[in-house]
Amino acid sequence: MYERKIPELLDCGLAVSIKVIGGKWKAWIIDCIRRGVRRPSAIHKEMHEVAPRIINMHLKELEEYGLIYKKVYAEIPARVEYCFTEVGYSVLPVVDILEKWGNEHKEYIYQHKEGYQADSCPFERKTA
Amino acid sequence: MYERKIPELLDCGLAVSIKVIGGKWKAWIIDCIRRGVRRPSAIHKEMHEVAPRIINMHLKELEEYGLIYKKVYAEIPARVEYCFTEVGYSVLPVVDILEKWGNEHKEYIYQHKEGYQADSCPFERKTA
DNA sequence: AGCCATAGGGAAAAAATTTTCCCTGCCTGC
DNA sequence: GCAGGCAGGGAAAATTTTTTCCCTATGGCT
Repeated sequence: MYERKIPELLDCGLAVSIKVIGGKWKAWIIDCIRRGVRRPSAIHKEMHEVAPRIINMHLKELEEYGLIYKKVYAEIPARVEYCFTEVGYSVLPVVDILEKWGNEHKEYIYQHKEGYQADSCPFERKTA
Repeated sequence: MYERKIPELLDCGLAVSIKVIGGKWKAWIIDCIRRGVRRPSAIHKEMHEVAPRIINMHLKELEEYGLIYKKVYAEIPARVEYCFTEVGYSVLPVVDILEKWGNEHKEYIYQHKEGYQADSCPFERKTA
């Protein structure tokens, strides 16, 4: 296990939210589960560009935070499903809003970054 | 300059949003500017636990994305202020929502992570 | 000449995250 | 036997992000 060297400040709401859904793939995993893709192997197939190991790690993290919980069916072969807790459901609108804002502004951000030079500015410039 | 080895997928709204406000301190910087703390040195003082270098880098990134822009006053000593663009203003409600969600659930997440064991679960357990 | 403030960046170290590789175990089917 | 699917993790490498250290330049003050 990896041990942090610098303590996190989790008393701030912003930090908590970023921590929970800020991982590279966590929001996608949340989206998978929401769409009914609940089994690890199924999620792995959906996100074929991501290594299963990482998805497992993110799933575990989300489980630790209490956003999802694990149902282990006593079937053969082993069958596992991840479902949202109450708090897990409460994060869905937040994910939606992020998704929405990103989609509405991605072209702007793209183009701005393309055309960006240290001395160009969309508004006033070097006020005299 | 650092060059990425793995290209980013910025066609997804979620990725864009996380990229823009997901940095370790970017949301705080945005909050500073919103509260009227617009000069680099002033932001540095507000965020005294963060190295100025990082704040400068984040500011530059936010400027590249077109969320903020730089006003350079021809004064002595040099005077710089960062202000929101239209798109910058549009991200404020998103930040608010993250902050709000985090504050509402941080205790839960805290406690859950504390008491977490691989085989405890707040709901059903190991469905037969 | 010092030292203060302003704004800013290069280089490298440190830390954190992500990724790859390979292993455990169970069972099914061939 | 061997191969496949299932769920999962340890160790180390690779990548990315964050941090520290030190530098640029301007001008004011003593």
